Amino acid sequence: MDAVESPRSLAPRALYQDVAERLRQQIFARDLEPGSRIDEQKLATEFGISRTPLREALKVLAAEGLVTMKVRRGAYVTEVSRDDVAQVYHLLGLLESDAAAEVAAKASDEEIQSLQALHERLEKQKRQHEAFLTTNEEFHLRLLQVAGNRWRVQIVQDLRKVMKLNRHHSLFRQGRLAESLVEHRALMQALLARDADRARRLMRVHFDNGLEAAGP
Amino acid sequence: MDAVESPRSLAPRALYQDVAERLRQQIFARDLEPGSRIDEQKLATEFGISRTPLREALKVLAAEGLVTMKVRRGAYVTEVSRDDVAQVYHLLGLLESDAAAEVAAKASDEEIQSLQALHERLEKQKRQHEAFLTTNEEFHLRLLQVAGNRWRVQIVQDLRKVMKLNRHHSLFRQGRLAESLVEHRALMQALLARDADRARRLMRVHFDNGLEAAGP
DNA sequence: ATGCATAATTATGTATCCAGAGCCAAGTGC
DNA sequence: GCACTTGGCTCTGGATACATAATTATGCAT
Repeated sequence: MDAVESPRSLAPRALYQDVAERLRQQIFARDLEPGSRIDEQKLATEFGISRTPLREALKVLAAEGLVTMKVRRGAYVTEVSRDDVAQVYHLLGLLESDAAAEVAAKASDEEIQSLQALHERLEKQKRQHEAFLTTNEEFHLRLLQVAGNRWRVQIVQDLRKVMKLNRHHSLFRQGRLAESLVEHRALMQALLARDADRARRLMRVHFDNGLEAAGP
Repeated sequence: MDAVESPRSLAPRALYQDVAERLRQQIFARDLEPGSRIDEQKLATEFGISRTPLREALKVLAAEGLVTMKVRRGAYVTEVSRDDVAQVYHLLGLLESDAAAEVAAKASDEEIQSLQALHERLEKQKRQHEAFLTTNEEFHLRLLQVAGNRWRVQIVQDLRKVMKLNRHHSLFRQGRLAESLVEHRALMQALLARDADRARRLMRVHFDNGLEAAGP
């Protein structure tokens, strides 16, 4: 029987959520280019679903900032300007540096250790670009979770999605990866030393440098 | 039976957006209580619309954090704990204090003046609770807009919506309104003096005090 | 030839319809 | 008498059909 159809009966998530995730991937992969119009009918057919769940997914993505809805003119993949990148980077730096300070001040030794473990994995992956990016993201996410403010976690994840819209990923620049690793190392030292202010400053610097690397 | 129907043809916004706004109001007014289930059929009938736009509106509210969707079990008005309030307040303080610093450093004289104008209106409304709240919100919003980071504006507005879910609105506490006004006054001084660091600190204090007033 | 107006086409926005999952109650069996 | 199972009802989730608005193209007039 149809091997393609996933059994909705066992699906832990609603269809519109799957569709939203699928759209995110397509957007990040530049399969759907920023600024381009999203043809509901066409996509629905392509996905083999009706327009209803697709539209609901688009509303979710719109709330995340990945797509922009224009009244009676449909959905468009959000275009992020150089300026937007700077603004989002600024917020990420602000939120994550605050989180770093919180972690240094309040996290348990075990939690710091789990971060240390991730950092060590990062050190070993300095030659594997793709793996490095993944672990790097995991590290930042873990730090946020340890900091323990679910609203902040949500916000940062949404902002990171927006960042992915931009092709100028800071870690793509030659040499930035190594620099980033050095900064992470210093940050880990501050966390282990429970120095909240230093951790905050280092994380801020980390992001400022990241922005500079992404910029002109 | 069409006397009630508003002409969608002239509507600048889609129906689901109107519905979302209406739901927000009902939620903020505690017409829909936190934790309670949202009966789609019932509400759709009550609003005189079909379930489709209502469901799209619910997806938007879910993304904003006002409602929580449970698979195959419907939508529930989000319950915010005392802890959530503290976390959200922390973020608001972080984001707005940064915005205040930015304004002090970079805003034009005209923009600072427009803030000053709002502040003066606030001074005159110290006896009118409702009006004070409105202008207060307007002031904070204007400050964010002047700071000029559309992502931050969006985030803060969403967080403020979540705050409204909680009945313990800080400005409700006796005397807090007057305190708040004093803090605003000091903040305006810092902005006029272009003292970014002082503006940042004062805004932070403003929010810390607000949280304390809302707290136990 | 160019500009404006009108009509047609296309896609969005909305409503109704159908299927399936979860919950509650009642009945039967142990 | 209590517990477990089964059947029915209600509500969510998805599909389809219909109305409406916007855009584009064509024709006519200046």
